[in-house]
Amino acid sequence: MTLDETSKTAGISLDPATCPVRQVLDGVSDKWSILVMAALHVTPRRFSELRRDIPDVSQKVLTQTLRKLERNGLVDRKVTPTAPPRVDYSLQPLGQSLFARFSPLAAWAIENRAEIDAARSAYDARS
Amino acid sequence: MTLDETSKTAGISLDPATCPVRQVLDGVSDKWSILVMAALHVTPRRFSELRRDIPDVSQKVLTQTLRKLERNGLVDRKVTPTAPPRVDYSLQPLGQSLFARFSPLAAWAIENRAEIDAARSAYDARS
DNA sequence: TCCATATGGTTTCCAAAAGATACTTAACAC
DNA sequence: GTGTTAAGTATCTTTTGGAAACCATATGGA
Repeated sequence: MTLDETSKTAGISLDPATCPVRQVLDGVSDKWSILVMAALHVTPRRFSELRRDIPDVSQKVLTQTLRKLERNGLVDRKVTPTAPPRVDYSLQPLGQSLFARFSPLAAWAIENRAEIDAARSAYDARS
Repeated sequence: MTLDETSKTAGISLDPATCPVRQVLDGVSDKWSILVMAALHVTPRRFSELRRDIPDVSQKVLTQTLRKLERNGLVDRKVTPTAPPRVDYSLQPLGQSLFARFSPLAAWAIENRAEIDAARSAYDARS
């Protein structure tokens, strides 16, 4: 960011590094984070249970997703060093409260799905 | 998705294609969409005004971002075929209503920034 | 005993997508 | 010619995700 941190015409912060919405979304806007949170929101789960619930995610990416959620304090990871190892994941209070903020978004999506589809069809027809 | 569309253990839809939150986020979770909507939320703007307001975005990517927002019915693009050409962008009602849904998210981010930072520091210290 | 299977990963390789950078276009005003 | 406006194009790099192999441990079955 080479220019001012605030817009001269409107006074809003337009630096991605200080945009609070972006900071939240960067933590969860990958392909699987929200689905993982949705699964854990219902009940805590083991790693292999998550894999069965979300069959399209690869082992590696599920691990990465969980690590990221854990690092941001949204998910708790508890290792029971038995053999074979047992790892339980659960939503932290912070994760619960964030996940709750997505309900209005989901409601909006369901309400406005038709309108979005119509806009897309109209746009595609124009070009 | 090769297995069931619904989780057997919890009954939640875990197909990315049918997750309403994902459908919304896929439309706006790129690097610039939200900032563009924030700028247009304040007041309609011309292309070059947006470029000045968000100096880090390249011409090409700003064009792509605006096209995507327009296609989804969130942003209106009005061309005045003068010379040099004039193009005005504004938030459609659909875009206004979606943008409003991000306010709770922004509030959450500001409220919990400290806790997230603490979680990250703790995680990084452990490893 | 040998083999398969489950667990929770890690590692390597690869493809697709996103974004950055630079160059080009085309109209007009000066 | 130079500058301004709103793009389009071409190429490169970075990021992201997926596929498959590997590992260590332990259990269950033939």
